[in-house]
Amino acid sequence: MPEVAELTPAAQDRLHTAVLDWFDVHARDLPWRSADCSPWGVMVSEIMLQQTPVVRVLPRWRDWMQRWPCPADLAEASTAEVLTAWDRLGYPRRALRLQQAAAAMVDRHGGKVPADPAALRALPGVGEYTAAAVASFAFGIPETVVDTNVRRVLTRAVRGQGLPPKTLTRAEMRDAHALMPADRTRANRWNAAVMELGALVCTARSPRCDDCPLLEQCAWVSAGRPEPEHTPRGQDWAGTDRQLRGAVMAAVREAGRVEVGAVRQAVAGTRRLGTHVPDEAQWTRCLAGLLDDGLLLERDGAYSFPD
DNA sequence: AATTCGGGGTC
DNA sequence: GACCCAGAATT
Repeated sequence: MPEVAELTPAAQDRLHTAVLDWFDVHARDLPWRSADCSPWGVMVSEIMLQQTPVVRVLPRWRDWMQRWPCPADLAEASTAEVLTAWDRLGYPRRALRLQQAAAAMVDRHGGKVPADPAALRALPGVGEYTAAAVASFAFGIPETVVDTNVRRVLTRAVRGQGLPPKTLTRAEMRDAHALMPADRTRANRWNAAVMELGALVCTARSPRCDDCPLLEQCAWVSAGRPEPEHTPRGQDWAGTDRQLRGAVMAAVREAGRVEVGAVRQAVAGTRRLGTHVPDEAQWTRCLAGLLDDGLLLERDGAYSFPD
């Protein structure tokens, strides 16, 4: 099983040059990559982009940055405003955590996004990936950035397999770290470039190998593009708690306030459940969960977004 | 290591 | 319809 340790320095440099040169030409012109984008703008983008495609983030990010240009602005907003602005990006707990992170930055970091990866990692909603990404993209600190795109590119190009393991392994992190260019500026650009390659060319389902700068170096291609050993199980959706929770949130977002006794009708009106009819246990479970998560408030016999 | 947590475009 | 997406937190 090929590993990075087996790549000669010359082979690694060839890898770097191919991807970086490709990035020079094909990088998308995204607003959070602009030279005048603030660290806060980068951080907001990284949170919004968690499990969410770029095209859906773009409009929400623009509105968000215009409304709350720095962490202190978001920290002062009401939860209702924040959840409304989050709109349909999904996983709305991210919005709550982003606001909590903003408050923490006001408290502990003078209202600014910290550059220290450990300080970033300590913020709500910021995991290993996001901490590394903000440090690298916003502050030029060459942390090893490993997201789903990087994992896929390295799994194919270096290890010669079709898809990465289900969960991020130490071996993957070790390989990604070993592959970081020594030069600081180059390393930061490498982080963005590999992600971009995974997003635009080395995609999960139909990779466009003909357009890939690594075609002649790719271990997966030279192995005949073998099928992945494990086909990842897709997430169920119809009938899940996630679907019902989302439908409840949509009903409250659209109406502002929903009588407790009218929740079922209001949610049905959003037409987000398809043919699914939740049973009483699921209604109870989901509503209690939303209240417990702080995504919903029950007051005067009605549900609304928290103040 | 496995689950939970949205939502919609795309194949 | 299944699949995938710049993951994090919890168990």
